[in-house]
Amino acid sequence: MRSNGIIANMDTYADIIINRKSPAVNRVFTYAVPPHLQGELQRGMLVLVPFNREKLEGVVVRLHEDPPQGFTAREVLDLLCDRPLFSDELLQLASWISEYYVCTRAAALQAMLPAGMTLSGRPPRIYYRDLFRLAEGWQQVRMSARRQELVTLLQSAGALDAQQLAAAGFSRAFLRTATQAGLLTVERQRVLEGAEQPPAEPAALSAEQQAVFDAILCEQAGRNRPFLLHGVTGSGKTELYLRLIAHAAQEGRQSIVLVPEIALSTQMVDMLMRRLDLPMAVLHSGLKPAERRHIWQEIAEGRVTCVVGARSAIFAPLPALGQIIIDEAHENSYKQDSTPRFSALTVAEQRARFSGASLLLGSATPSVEQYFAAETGRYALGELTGHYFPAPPPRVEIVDMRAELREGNKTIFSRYLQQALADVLAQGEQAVLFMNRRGYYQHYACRDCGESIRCPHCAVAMSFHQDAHGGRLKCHYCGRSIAPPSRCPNCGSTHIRRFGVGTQRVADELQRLFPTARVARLDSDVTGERGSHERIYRAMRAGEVDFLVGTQMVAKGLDFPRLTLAAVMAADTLLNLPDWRAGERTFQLITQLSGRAGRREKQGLAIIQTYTPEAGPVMAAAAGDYHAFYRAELQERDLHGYPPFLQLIRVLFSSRDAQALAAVARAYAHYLRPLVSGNDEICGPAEAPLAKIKDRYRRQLILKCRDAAAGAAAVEQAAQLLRSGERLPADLQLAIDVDPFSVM
DNA sequence: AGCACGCCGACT
DNA sequence: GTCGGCGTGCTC
Repeated sequence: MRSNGIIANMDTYADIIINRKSPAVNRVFTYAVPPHLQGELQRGMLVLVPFNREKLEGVVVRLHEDPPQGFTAREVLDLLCDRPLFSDELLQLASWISEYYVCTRAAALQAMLPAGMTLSGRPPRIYYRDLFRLAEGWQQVRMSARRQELVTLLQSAGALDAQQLAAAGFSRAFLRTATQAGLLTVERQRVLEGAEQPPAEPAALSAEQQAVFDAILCEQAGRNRPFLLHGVTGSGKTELYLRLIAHAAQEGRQSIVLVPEIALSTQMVDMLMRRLDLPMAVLHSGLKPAERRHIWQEIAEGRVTCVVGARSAIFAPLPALGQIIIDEAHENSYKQDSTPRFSALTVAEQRARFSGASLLLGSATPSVEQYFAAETGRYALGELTGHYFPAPPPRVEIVDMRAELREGNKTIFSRYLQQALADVLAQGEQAVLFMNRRGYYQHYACRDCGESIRCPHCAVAMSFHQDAHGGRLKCHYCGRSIAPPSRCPNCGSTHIRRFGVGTQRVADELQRLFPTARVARLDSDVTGERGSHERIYRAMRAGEVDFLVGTQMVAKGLDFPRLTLAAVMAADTLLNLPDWRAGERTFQLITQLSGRAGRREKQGLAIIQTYTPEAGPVMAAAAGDYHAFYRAELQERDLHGYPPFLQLIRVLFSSRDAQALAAVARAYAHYLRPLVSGNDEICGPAEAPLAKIKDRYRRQLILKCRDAAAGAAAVEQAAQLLRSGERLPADLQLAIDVDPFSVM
């Protein structure tokens, strides 16, 4: 099948990765290629092989003629595909992922294939969606009554796909003969929906946009470093995305656009399709396996110029990738939270390197690591400051809840917020109220000075844990545990107690305060019910809701035209999460949430309630000052040894047997210590923040290292030593997370 | 990870 | 005597 012009390939051996995710078989196995498969078998193909007493799937990673040493190779049984599923570039990427993220190569390969591609058993059914329209010169074709009907239909409809025509009574066979006769032309459907609008005129770039665009092209032509595009919401980042995709397309190269979640991909694709006349595909989890295989194939054959999707779209098999764009690049959803725990950003950087593509990261609130990379020259940087649309930025007000308390207001609503809510209700507008409702993380804080109890060694808030003796405060990083103090160590006040309010309570009290208001709640409790997410958004858009109370979800999602007020109920609950990224997330959330309020004709209002109004991230967000936030946060990270200064690797152990678990985690730390550099720090092992899930106890260890690649190698080696040197509980699970987004 | 082999105790 | 528990060892 090869057409490389050389003699038919006679490779006799194939190195194969077995599709089984056990560390014990995480290596290549060499098989003989039987004569009937010689010349057929190619690198990147999925095959069936005998393995021990079983038949298993495997991926061919190398073909060669080196006879095996010390064993006799068994023969490949069969092909499970008709062309390679993995290009050399993607195989290379899989190897890199398995090393960097400490997972098996099988797991990495599996993550790259969309669900439904591991064709266990039944062969793939090709799924076509062809668009039919009248061919030029159809008048010359011999007519029949049926054909005349078809012509009439297409004259009014323009173009229809096979499904629509089948519904109108035209069979596939009929369409095929009509096409052969020259009556119809077939076009692979290149867009999903809403393609009807003609491409709009390209908007002129502002001077600032033009300057940044030139800088991007200049970087691409030169060092081609990843480019961080820092631009506030509405500053016209997407306009630059469009140009970059078009620019790559002109050079015959394809693009990938990543969005944080599939819900946002529709918006992105609609916008792109309105403006670009290029074949596009959306990869989302709603696709049926057959559709997915079809799209995958189309992409691999180069028929799609731009792929839009969430995290896993970074693996789209575009043959000549030229541009990768990651929108809202600071979002945590780009990190996969199951094995392999990869970050689509890190993978994108690697893939860009392997394929020669350019990488653009867009964000209004870049992570500290990203901005640091730009500042130190690992990334190139472009900043957009101007609002592209003339909407006034929202007014942000900080409310000091300590003062409220002093003045006798013991409710969770400040008087200022109550007034603002009353105004919203009177004007027939809408408000969202944000409350992060992570119930398990109760912290101890002083109502007078606002300080929360922090671990002296880790600089993170300690968490309250109920136990038989009334409860203790624990640090989830180092394991230190103390009795809750009765006086605030900072100011000596006795108004010190644990905090923890959820969305439910906010909604209840809101209803009590405004009995006539229509209050809705949006959090993972509510959205557990299927479709309720959509229902609430619809109700909100239709104006059937006055106040929407919710968790992170309310900060994203779609725009509500009548939304004029956004409130953060307690910024401290974000700030005091026992996590090194807490400050960054607080800044991002306040910035995002306040950006949601307001419309073209009316300035929005954001109210931030807090017990610590002087906290850096809160003040910086209120002032809309990213750089102030960044400077302060960077200093914190440096002081306590967090990214970008040190990289983190988290090792999580879990088992039903608490005693054995503790021993195993300790033993692991012993194996690890001599393997890491003297400058690296091992924190723990300590109880994981979620110390027990479904009867399984969890302990974790955090390695802070200069170099994640070296750290990952050490962590893996220690795991091997542990497995061979210790008696482990049968149910022990060991999960390694390189560059964890957070350590909660 | 599976799956077999193998060496022990509780039944027909 | 055999059925079946799960420790341990191997897979091109």
